[in-house]
Amino acid sequence: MALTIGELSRQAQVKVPTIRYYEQIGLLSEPVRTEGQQRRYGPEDVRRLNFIRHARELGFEVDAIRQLLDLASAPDRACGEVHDITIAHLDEVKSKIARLTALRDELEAMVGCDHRRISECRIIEVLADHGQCRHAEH
Amino acid sequence: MALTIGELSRQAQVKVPTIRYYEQIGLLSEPVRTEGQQRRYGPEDVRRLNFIRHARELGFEVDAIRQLLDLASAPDRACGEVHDITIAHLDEVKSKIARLTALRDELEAMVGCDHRRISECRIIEVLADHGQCRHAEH
DNA sequence: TCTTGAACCTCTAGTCACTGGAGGATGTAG
DNA sequence: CTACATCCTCCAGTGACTAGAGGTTCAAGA
Repeated sequence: MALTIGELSRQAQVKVPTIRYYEQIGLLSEPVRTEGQQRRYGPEDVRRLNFIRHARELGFEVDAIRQLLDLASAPDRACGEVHDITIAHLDEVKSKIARLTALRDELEAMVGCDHRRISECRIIEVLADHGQCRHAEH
Repeated sequence: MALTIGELSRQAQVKVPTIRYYEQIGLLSEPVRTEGQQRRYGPEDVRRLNFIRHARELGFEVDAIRQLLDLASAPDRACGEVHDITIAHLDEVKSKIARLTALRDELEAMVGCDHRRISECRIIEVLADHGQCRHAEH
């Protein structure tokens, strides 16, 4: 039941070059090869790649995923470390949301422009003059 | 009143290498040089760099900033194009907020884990099994 | 005038997570 | 055997910076 890289790609919904990249950076181990040097993967590779893809979709960085994979292969360890990695990531996501929300508010305040000439354009005025922003700090 | 690159950097709150980078990609024009080939900047350069920094802080991409700068230097043109660029950017920001908010919700649902062993860890379980996510699509 | 240290210069490559293309080999179906 | 899809490695690009090497300039102080 050995899979080609294309088959693994389709099963795990991860592109072929990305799979090669993950192997290069050590997230995936080097698979067995055919005589013609083609990669062949097994069910554990599918599972691991699914884990990686899922964690990437949740925005975890590659290094964090590396740690999570290590932890996942040590079932007797306390999961406090997993929790810490996830909480740190959650905090980062919340921080990004707050920043983007403030940014959205700024942009919305700017677009009240009613299509006059640029010499009278509020958007350009605001960009040219930081003092017109409602927030002192971006 | 010619400024060194360090002075410009401090006035506009943009790092020296970043100023050089902006010159390289054409956002800033090449300034006059001293006999010793050091850059010297004037008030218009300060204004332009402030505009750039402000737009970057608002998340506009470099190419969009290039367009905004072009438009800003044509005061008689209609500001519809400025509006379009800003609205497109605003939509992108809203989209990112929505994505991050969904992601935050997923992560929050995952961290109910109460520090047992990894073999029973909900975070690891969810990462290993996509079906446990509350959303079918990330 | 000389010395010293800060700031300047160009060049090159790295960051992060991929992505794309060139040039060639393999595998399978017809 | 042929044709085509898929495989391979290698190299470089993406976007917006960032860092460091090795050398030059400038200005203040002695």
